[in-house]
Order: sequence, then structure tokens, then C-alpha cells
Amino acid sequence: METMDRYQHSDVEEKWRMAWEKVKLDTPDSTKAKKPFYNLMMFPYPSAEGLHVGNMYAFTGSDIYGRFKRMQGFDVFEPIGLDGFGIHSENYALKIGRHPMDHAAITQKNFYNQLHKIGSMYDWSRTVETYNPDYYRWTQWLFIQMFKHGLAYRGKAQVNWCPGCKTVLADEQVVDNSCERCGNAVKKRELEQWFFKITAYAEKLLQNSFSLDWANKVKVAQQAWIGKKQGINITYQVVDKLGKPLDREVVCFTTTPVNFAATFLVVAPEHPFVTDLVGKMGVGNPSQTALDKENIVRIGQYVDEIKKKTHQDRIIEGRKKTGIFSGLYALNHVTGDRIPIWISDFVLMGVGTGAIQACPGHDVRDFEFAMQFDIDIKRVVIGSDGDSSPISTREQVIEHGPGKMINSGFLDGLPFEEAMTKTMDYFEQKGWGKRVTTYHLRDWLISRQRYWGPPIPMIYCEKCANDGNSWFTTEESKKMSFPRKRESSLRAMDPRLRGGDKRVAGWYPIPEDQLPVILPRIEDYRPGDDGIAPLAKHKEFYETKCPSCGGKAVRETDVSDTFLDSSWYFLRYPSVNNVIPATEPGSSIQGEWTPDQVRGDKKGLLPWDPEITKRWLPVPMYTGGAEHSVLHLMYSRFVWMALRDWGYLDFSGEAGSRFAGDEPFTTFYAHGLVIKDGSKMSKSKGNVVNPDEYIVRYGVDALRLYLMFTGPFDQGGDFRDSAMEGMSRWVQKVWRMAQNIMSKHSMVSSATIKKSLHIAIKKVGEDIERRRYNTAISAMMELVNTVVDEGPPAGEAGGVMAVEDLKDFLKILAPFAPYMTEELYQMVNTSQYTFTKSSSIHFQPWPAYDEKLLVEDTVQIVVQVNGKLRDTVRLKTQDVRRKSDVEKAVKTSAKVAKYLEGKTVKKVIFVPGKLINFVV
RNA sequence: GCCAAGGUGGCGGAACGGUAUACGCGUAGGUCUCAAAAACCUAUGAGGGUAAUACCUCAUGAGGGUUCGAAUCCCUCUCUUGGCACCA
Repeated sequence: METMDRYQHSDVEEKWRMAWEKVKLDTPDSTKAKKPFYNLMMFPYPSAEGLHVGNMYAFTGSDIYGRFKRMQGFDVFEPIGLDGFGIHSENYALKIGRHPMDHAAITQKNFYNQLHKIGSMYDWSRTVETYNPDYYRWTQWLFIQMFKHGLAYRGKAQVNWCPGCKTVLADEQVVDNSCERCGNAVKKRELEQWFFKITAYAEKLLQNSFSLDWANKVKVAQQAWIGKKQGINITYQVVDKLGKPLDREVVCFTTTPVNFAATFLVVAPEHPFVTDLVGKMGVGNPSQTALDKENIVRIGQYVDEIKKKTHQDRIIEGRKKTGIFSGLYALNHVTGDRIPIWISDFVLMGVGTGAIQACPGHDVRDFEFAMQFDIDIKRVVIGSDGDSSPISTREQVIEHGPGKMINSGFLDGLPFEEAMTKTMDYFEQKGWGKRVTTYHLRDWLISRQRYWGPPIPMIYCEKCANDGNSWFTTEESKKMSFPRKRESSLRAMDPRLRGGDKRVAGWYPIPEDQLPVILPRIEDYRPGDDGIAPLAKHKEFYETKCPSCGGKAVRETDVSDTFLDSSWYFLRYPSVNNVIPATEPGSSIQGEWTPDQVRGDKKGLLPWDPEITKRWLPVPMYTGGAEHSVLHLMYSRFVWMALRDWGYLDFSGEAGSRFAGDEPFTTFYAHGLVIKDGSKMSKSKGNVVNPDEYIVRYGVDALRLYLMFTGPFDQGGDFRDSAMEGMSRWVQKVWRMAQNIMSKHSMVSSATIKKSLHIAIKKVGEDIERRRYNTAISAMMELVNTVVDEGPPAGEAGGVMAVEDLKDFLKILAPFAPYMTEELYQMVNTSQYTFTKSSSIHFQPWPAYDEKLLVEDTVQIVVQVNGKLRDTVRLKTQDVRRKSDVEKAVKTSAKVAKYLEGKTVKKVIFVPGKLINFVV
């Protein structure tokens, strides 16, 4: 019989792909949608290997949710694009010796080809590619807004330099002191760079994070990265060895001021105190006779040695402390002692103030240092063990926790924590210290000395710089309003920011109507070792006129960080066709664009349409990898908050939005990763699986189902070929079952089948909502088993299921297997002659289940004796509500009687409709 | 070191106070066939026990606790995976 044929996936997929495209199935109306739902998935960077099943796993999991929402009546917008600018893509282009522009054109074609075939409901009319000038025009615009609002500045700083990628990196891109891209050990270099003041939003980023509906591990990672600490900066008077006060102070940050135990101070080798010491205070300074020449020389040598070491070297050497005595002392306020000031590399310049008050009895690192250099150790806290003996081992060091103060004057007897608060109060009162809040979060380093990115849209004029002018001295600047108070206290905190407002002298943004600054096609795009960007070798690019004085000026030749590209892409998607005419894919990356070609928008003010944005954003459901916790997900929140504060995003009057537009992604779901042969899929492991061959062999639907069946979506799955075969068999089984049902034209389902169907409808809906796709699929398998088992044997699969019920089953399967279900659904609906959007299975309402059908006529009651299962008894549903009825019925069981014989029943536990337990 | 998430059959995993091992893979045996493929059927945690049913005991990383009842809740330990880390 014809209908018993196998499901021919490739024909079906091709057919529906075209039909859906024709009726624009996946393109919601951006301006009129009544129930907009923006189902966002992190856009991929087009890697060299192409799309692998790891990507497809994530995309499919996001897509199933989107399809489900659409069947629930939402206007679902599910966009896709490519994050193709940046080091990753450029490195690969360099490796294979192909120009990044050509490479981008090729990977875009390949990637989009693959993405067309994975069964996702992407709106192909609105894609975003970060390297297109009509996109990066606005990335540059964003940079300029940052600058104009005082959130972008030039900073000379010790920055992370990757010798492999030959560029600087943001702190977030350094993993284990190595480059997250290429793995090379990161070196410190002092360079002048552009920074974004993300630290101005540290507090808001932190506070909002607590109530975000996000994957917990991501929130925890962000909170840790922001690293808020409250403590006190204590100022110490420096004295010489005779106790004579010098014109020097050292400020130490501490969260735990156990000052009665402070027996020395330690400053970082990079600390200005040390620089002063070596430079000025030593030789030839008559007032500093206390310092001898030899000592100063030794200190200089030590500092030089430390500067030569990389961060990695310091770690390899372990925790063994090194250091040198400075020859000077500080006065301990509370003990009056003269305590030595040491110089050591275990104190980091970037943390706190770069100087600490060392309390070896109550800090393990200080303890180790004191042991090494034979410095006094004092105990001021008795811990929960009651030990009050002198501290001589590491284990005795009490850093925090419960405890009582001793040897601490006015603090004696107080609980540890309370004493710390009291100390801070006291120090502030005396004017010795000031409470401060510090953050681990650093400003975002934006500059990259690379080629493949948006040129930073800035111009530097030396003449203006000398005259003390910048954009901030222009009329335009004076007209700008700053709704947000500038947090100058924060700026002062960060040592990188010291140096005042001269940081932007001579700098002007490109006038906005001249954007974009097109990235020119150059052939010498390789990065150099010298920290000079490839564009800096091209006069025709950088030579320009000063927008202010009209004199000779130069363009910035660095490009911006990839994470700036991706920090706002979700704002662009819904408006792509509404603000600027779409460009032909691939045509725009040949470097032949002029600003006039991309400046085709009517409004010309914003990269997004305000009305559309208000309708679709914030993103209600964002799916992606947790590896971007402190990168993309933090940067996007920052950029969004800044844009809002500047008045570029308006969500006023939005009811029901959790943060009233305060946050870009109200929900973030972190998906798991696909494992193959015990490890994460990666090219270096050689275990990358390309979905293409599986799609050809088994069909997309089978592959989607298989991937989702491997485990809970947030935990990832294990890819195995043999299990893939099994899922393929199931797809065929469904096909055969459906054919059979259709040939029988049954009008009613058997009671068992009807019930199974409704159980499945309920379960699948609930499971999709909580993204337990694996159990949703098993529920459908159970239903199919029930239907097939009821059918006549002898190989003729398919039982008594009504055609209408089959449709409902197809609907709940549709988000998982979009092609086969459409094919079968259209076969069932033979009355439809022309295919329209509304006749597609994907626009059918999600089936409702009938609560009454879920109730069983009879219920299995579990009978336990002392909590152990002894029997199960099937009773009529109406008889299981009352304890006495059940008890009576159950006691007729011989098995139960056997266990109750000769025993006295002390207690009977009864769970209505479920269980009865005799305690004897 | 600190923080987070996890350890369940041969394997992926279900169940998340109430029949542990759903669903699937694998394996074994069978049906159909000249044969194979496909499909279908049966069995499948471990151990004991029976002629065969029956039945019994033990198993959710280890140990303890709470409870009538624990894979599930609590404590201690251990291992795995992720994040942070000489952060003062």
C-alpha cells in the first residue's frame, strides 16, 4: 500500500521551505502586531568550521519555544544575523590568507545556507550583519554618543596585551591570564586607549541583577564580576626610623579594620610611594638622611625585577612571598606603634588603593609574609574554638566569622563583626579614615589595534589639544544636556582614571551626518607587534581636517571591540527595514560604500524606529550561552542603561514590564552544551559534528528531535550516532501511524487513546514552558506507543485514533518537527486547496486539554506497611477519597493481611487517591 | 581557597517527599523472509529463590539525621563540571 511508504524528508523539507517563504510565514508585522513576542537567540559569529550541531542544538531549543508561543497566539519575531566583525573572524582569515572582506562574504553565504535548513522560523527579511556599513554606521554612532555624554575617554593605562592577537584586550577577555581567543599569555603594556565608563553603572548593574529573571549562574557571575566591597580607606602618616614625620602619607583600603593587629604596611611595587622613594626621597635629598643609598638601589632593583615578570610568572612561582623593606615607617593610630612599610608584589596596584595595612594574625597572606620576613604577629580575635594562644600556624589565622575581640583597647569583648563597624565609625570620627565602596568591575577597554572592526569615529587635532580645546569646548557640546549626574567620586577611585579631564583634549567625533567612517579595503591588514593599527599606515585614511579649527588633523586608526557590535544588535533587528533600506547581502562588504549610499533613511536620527522598539522591546525571552556572562550580557545591559538615560529609549507607560524598560532582557535562559565523546565540541578536540550530513540522511525534524531528546535543555546533551538512528525510527513510526489513521477515517478515538492524547497535550505544553524538551518528547512517544499498541497486530501499525485527534497530536509535535507535521497536517486537511499562512499548522492554536479526560475511572492505590510497598490495589475513583473506605478495601488483600497479621496498627497514613500506609 | 550546579541501570536520562529506573539507546531471543534490510513481538538494575509462577533482599557518590515514608529535605565528607581568585 502506498501510504505505508517511508517519510521522504528531503522532498518535504524543500517543498515547505518554499511554500512558507512564499506566504511570509515567519515575518510578523513589526508595526501592527497585537501580541508581539520577541524570541531572541544570541546571534552566532560565523566560525570557520561552519555551523555545528552545538549551534544547532541551541538554536533549535530557542526555536521550539518561539514556535510554541506563536501557536499560543503571539506574533513571534525570531531574527537571525551574524556577529562577523572582530578578532575571531579576522584571525581565521589571516590563517588561511584570505582578505577578511572576502572571507566574510563566503562565510555569510555558507552560514546562511546552513541556517536556512535547520528548521528555525527565522525572519529572513530582517537580518543583521555587524560588518555591514549600514549596521556599523550605528555602532560608530553609539561610540559618539558615549563620547558626547562623557562615558568615553582616553586613558593611559597598564592594559592587557595579547602577543598572539597583537592587540589589547578588555579585562573580561582575559581568562586565566591568557587571551580567551588564542590562549597566549597576556602581557601588561602601557598604552593610551579608549575606555567606556561602565563603572558609572556598577551599582545599577548590581542592584537590578538581584531581581532579574535570569539563569542563576549568570547572575551570580555578574555579581561576582562587579565585585562590590564596602570598607574604609585609612590614611597613614609616614615617619623615618627615628620617628620623625615626613611629608608623605599612605592610604590603605580594608574591609576588616583589625587595626590593633596591624603590625606593618605593604605597598605595591607600582605604587607612587615607591616611585617617589626611588626617584626623589633617596640619594641627594638632605632631609632624608635616614635612607641610605644602598637600600634605595636595592629597592629599585626589586621593582625592576617585578616589572619584568608577567602576571603568569608570578602565579607559576606560587604563593611564595617576596618583598623588600622600604626603610620607612607608618604610625599605627590605635597602638601608637611605629610599623614598617614593606614593598611586595603580592599587593596589586589595581586593587583597592594599592596599599594594605597588614594584620598577620587575621589574614592568611599577611601571615605568610610575616613568617617569611619575621615580623610581629598579634592576635586580637578569639574564634569559636576558644584558642587564645599566640598565632603561629596558618590554621590559627582568623579572617572572619564569629569571634570576640581581645588586646584591642576599647573594643575588647565585642563580637568581631560589631567591632569592625565600631572601628570604622571611630576612624571616621577621628578623621583618620573614610568609608568607601569599591568595585572589581573596571572600565571597558574599547580600542583594538586591528583591522576587522568599525573604525573608531574620532578625530584628533594637535593644535586644538595644545590650545586646550576639544569637542567639549564647542557650542554643540554646551547645548547638550546631561540628564545623568557624573559620578566623579567613582572616577577618582580608579587609578586608571587619574589625570583629570585633559584626557579628551584635541578630540572631536566625526560629525554624525558624515557617518559611517567606512573601513577601507587595504591589503596590509595584518596587525603589527608594535601596537600600531593597520589603518595607521594609510595616510589616505587618517589624514583629515579638524572639524573645529579646520586645520590638519588625524583620524583615530584603532577599531572598536567586537563586543560593542553585539551590545545593541537586538535593538536593530525589529527596525532593520524601517529605518534604512535593506542592503543586498554581501554587496555591502566590498569596501566600496560611500556614506551617501547608506544614509538613505528618512528620519536619520536613530538606528531604530521608536514606535517599533517600544512595541517589541525589552526582549521577553533571550536564549544563549552562559559563557557570555560577564561579556556580552554585561555590556548590553550597560549600553541599554546608558541609551535610556540619554533619552534614546522610551518605555514610558508600559504596564506589566518588570523593569519598565530598565533592562534589555527581562528573561535570559542559558542553554547547555553538546558533548561528544566526553568533551565539549571544538575543533581542537576534533569532535565537531556538522549537521548537514545528518540532515541529508535523517531529515531536519529527526535531528531536531534527537538533539532535544538528549537531555534537559539547560544541561546540554551527549551526541551519539546510534541514538540518532533511534529517533529516525520514531519519526518513521509517527509517519506510518498517521498514514494508517488517515486511511481509516475514524471519527472517534478509543477512550484510552483519547486520554493519552490529553495527557500528552498537557505535558508537552507544560514541558515546553519550562524547557524540558526531552520529557515533552517522551510524552509524545508514549502517546504513539499507546496508539500503535491498540492497533491491529501483524505489522499493520496504527490504532483507532480519530482524524481530529491526530491533528491535535500533530500540533503539539509541530514545534519540534515543523516539516513532517506540516506535510501530514495538510494531507489530513484535504479540503484546503491553496496554502495560506492561516492554514499552516504553525498558525493553529495550541490544543487545549480536557481536565475531565485526565481523571481515571479507577485509581491504583499504593499500599505500604511501615513505608514499604506491599501491594497495589485498583479502586474506583469515587472510592478513594475517604480514608475509611480505602482502609477497608485494602484490608481484603491477602498480601497486606500477611504483613498485618499478628501486629497492632499504630497509625494509618492516608494520601487521598494515592497511598495508604500502615504503621505497625 | 571562595561561589554555583551536579553524581540515579551497560549508555543518554525520568521521577524532585509517596509504586525508583519513565522514554530512548544498546544487548539477547523470537516472528516475517530463499536470504537480508525494514518492521513487529518478548526479555533486560543487582542478588537470592522456584519445576514454573509466586515471592524475598539490596541498590539513586559515601556516612549520618529528619519523617509513617527520602534519589528528593537537613548536616558532614567525597568526586565531577563551570565561574572567580595573592580582591586586602
